[in-house]
Amino acid sequence: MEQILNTEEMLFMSGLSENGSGPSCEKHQPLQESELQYYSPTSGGQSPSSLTAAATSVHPLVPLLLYSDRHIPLSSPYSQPISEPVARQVDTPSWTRPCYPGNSVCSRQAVKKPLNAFMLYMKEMRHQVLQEGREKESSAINRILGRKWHALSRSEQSKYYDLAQKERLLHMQLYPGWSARDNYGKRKRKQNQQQLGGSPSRSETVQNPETLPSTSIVYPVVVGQYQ
DNA sequence: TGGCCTTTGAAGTAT
DNA sequence: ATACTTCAAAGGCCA
Repeated sequence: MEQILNTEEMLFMSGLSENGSGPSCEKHQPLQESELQYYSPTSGGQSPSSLTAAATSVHPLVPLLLYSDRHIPLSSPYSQPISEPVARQVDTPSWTRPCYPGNSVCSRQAVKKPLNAFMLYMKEMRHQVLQEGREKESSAINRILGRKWHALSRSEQSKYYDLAQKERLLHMQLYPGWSARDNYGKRKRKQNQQQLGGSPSRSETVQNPETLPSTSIVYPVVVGQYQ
């Protein structure tokens, strides 16, 4: 199965219209618990009969990224009724421009990496592990989720691979030109420092974006490559 | 308060 | 082409 997402579809997913008027106003409120359940990947994309994607005019994948707190702070136009100036800001093609009302600086580092398939799986299943288990520490929970991930069937995993693929496409649409390299150097690798005797790690030698040639990122556009 | 731990996958970088 | 490194999330823990 191959599915190419065109610009129109991605704009629909993001809630952005072709004329850049931004997401429809009624979709700016934070999702309720029931709505989050509706968007659950493990539900197989099936929606309650009273709440369909068509009825809400929102693509089931939109909350994964657009309504994610990673991308949409409370102060963002996505979480508030949209206004004309805000709509114009949303319309700006570059994520390097001011994004949110009251946020004078919309730095590149505010944009985080899109979640991969396993991260999406963890985000959804974490609370379940918390409820059923004795573990509280994230590291222990993540070990459990890693085992659960491997126990999933190929078709079950493919749902998350597809979601991750669409997250990347939507991310690319929202932040054209963004690179994961922009967030490099935010953490330090103690292990590397120990191994290299205190010398900077390989990545640390290239942390300054100003000294690097700009590279264009190429996002895969074929959905279902893992199936 | 900030970094570590722990997982997988994507992407960037080095060789 | 291959191997290595970093970062995404999460929250308890520790220096």
